[in-house]
Amino acid sequence: MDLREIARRARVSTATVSRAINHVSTVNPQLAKRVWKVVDELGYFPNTQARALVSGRSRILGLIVSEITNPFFPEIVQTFEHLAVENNYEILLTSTVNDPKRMEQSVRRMIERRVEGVAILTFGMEESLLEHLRFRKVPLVFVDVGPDAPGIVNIRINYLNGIRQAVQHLAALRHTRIAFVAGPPRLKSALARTEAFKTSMAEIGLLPEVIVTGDHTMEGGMRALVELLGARDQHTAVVCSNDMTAIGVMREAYDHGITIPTDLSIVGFDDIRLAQFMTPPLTTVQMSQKELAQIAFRALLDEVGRESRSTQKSEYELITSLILRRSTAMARLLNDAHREQ
Amino acid sequence: MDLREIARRARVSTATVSRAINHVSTVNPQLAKRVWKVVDELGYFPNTQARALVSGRSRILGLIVSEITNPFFPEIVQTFEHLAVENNYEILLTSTVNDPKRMEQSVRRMIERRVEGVAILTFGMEESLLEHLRFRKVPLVFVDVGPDAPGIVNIRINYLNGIRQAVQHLAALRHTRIAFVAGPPRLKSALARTEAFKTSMAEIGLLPEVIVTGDHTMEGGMRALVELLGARDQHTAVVCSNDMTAIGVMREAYDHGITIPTDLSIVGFDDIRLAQFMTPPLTTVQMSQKELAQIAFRALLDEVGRESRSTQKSEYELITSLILRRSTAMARLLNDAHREQ
DNA sequence: GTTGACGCAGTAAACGTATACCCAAGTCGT
DNA sequence: ACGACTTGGGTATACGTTTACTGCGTCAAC
Repeated sequence: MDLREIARRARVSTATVSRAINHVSTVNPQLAKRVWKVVDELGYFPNTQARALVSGRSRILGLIVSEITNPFFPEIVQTFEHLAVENNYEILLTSTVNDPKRMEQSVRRMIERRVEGVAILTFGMEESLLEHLRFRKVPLVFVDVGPDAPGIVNIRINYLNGIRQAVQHLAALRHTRIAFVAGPPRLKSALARTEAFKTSMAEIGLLPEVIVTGDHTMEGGMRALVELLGARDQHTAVVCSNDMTAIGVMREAYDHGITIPTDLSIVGFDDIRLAQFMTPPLTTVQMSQKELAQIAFRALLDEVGRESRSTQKSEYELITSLILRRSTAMARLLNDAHREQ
Repeated sequence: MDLREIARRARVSTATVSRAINHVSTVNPQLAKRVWKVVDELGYFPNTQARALVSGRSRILGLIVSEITNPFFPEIVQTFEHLAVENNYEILLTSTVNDPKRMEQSVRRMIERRVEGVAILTFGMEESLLEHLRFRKVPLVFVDVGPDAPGIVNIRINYLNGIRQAVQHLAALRHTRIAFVAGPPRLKSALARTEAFKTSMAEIGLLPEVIVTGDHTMEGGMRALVELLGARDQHTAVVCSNDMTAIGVMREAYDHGITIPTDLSIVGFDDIRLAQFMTPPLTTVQMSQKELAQIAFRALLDEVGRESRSTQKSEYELITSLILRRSTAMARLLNDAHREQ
């Protein structure tokens, strides 16, 4: 059941059918109606691949994330998909799970399907892989961590704002020994958070010496708290590089009979939806996934639409800010007393 | 950069290039090597839409879920994608968010892209929509809730096994007043869970009178506990139709100063990954998402490969079973005493 | 009444690939 | 040595669209 079939039944040429379907104005309304009638009767849907072939536009956008199972991403994927559909695009979703082989596959799949652009929300893609994409002039949108090259738009994230608020919030609660559970160092975005923490601490004259490295997973958060508990200096608060880590910390705290927030204050980062449903609800730095997805999509769409010669570079930034919930409380004086003796 | 370009540079015909690329055996190794050399040099990747057009096979599988942001699904999506890629398929992911308009869009997108088959993990699709797919003889795999029609394979889920274990576990802990937070009644899968609960209770002579209706969300879980607390009969345990609900219940319990599991035992359903990271870790009925995805994918692939005339129907079943963690404890005698006076 | 302009539908050529068919050259049996 | 296979590469068509071009008819202006 193809265009020709419709044409035959409506007693017009395929060109007319095509024009009618695509609402090209030059077609006689009378004829158009006849065409649409047949189309509806037969339940005809145009073949996208044929369209893509002749038009040179696949109407597919690539979306590369590191792991769909990371609760940070589904919200992004969902928003991205909604927007894509609204704009008559399909999305090709790919997850790298930090596996070089899968990263390569990702890129190949994108190219084979001739995506018109790709948004990259994973980190540690090799330059050589991206070269394939750039060589084909596929518009690329990175969030936060892309190389600084022409034809690549980067969405910058202002980590400092939110983390500074978090640190100052804890300081106001009389916390002085504030630990930080960092993310994996190979992630630029994780490093940036760590830096923001150090900066924020320094600003108010606190020493950020208690920094332990996690891996942005819940298990990592659990391990991190164990490590923290083993440290000499007792801390009264810990801020985590992401919410998953914070959840792990809370979970491990539970095992040790440490009550949140009375014994230990915790601040997360990302504000994944789950954060507000933890017990206690997690105070965290919000980095709106929805907003992020919207910005990324808009940037990508702009880039796809942009004529290749105009090389004016667009700037996008996402602000983070603290969301107060109930995983933080006044530092226990008892702890301070303990240290002072 | 297309096949012809390669052919020109390798001084062979396009047919030979095509054959070389597709590893058709009849091509001279010598020539094949020459072709591959050029292919690698130019970084050529075949155009999938052209392939699809001529071969009549899109190499795309549809996957319809209700909401990607529901933590139940990402694991499934991930597994499904892995398997798809391994088998040289792409997946077209669609979420209906229970919106009739989006459901219709879903189906249209699937058809327009000419998917070779679709797995449906959402509920409440209208018959008329599916008719489009069935009309085109697109293989359909439903999990748990599909219509019983030829050409449709259904993956059945054995809810009773896991729920019975849960109820018996609670009974062994001396719970007699066990509440159930049901899912939305329009979901067949939710109804099936409720039925399984009733059956299990009846089997051991308990009355399942305390049934309150949630909606499979965390907010729904919170509301459910409020409702439960308002009920005359004090319950000592609650089993939830899914983990999200259970998380909501735990969250609300926290607000009321109710300690889990000492004051109240909770059992979830699904065993989403998060369950083990709750505080306390959630005892729940496992319905392996990974296994489910594997079964669904295998079923779909079989169906796609099957010659249309062979109509032998395959049966698939997924067993559920209880995972003991720490959200359940011995019923407080105090409660029993209270009721007895 | 002729001409030019314009509105609209039809014809046909692409898009990039796979493959049925054909044909040349080599191999083997007799 | 000659025909019958076999081997393997080339030619050309088809897949389902879009769209440039063509051409027919109508209408207004002179």
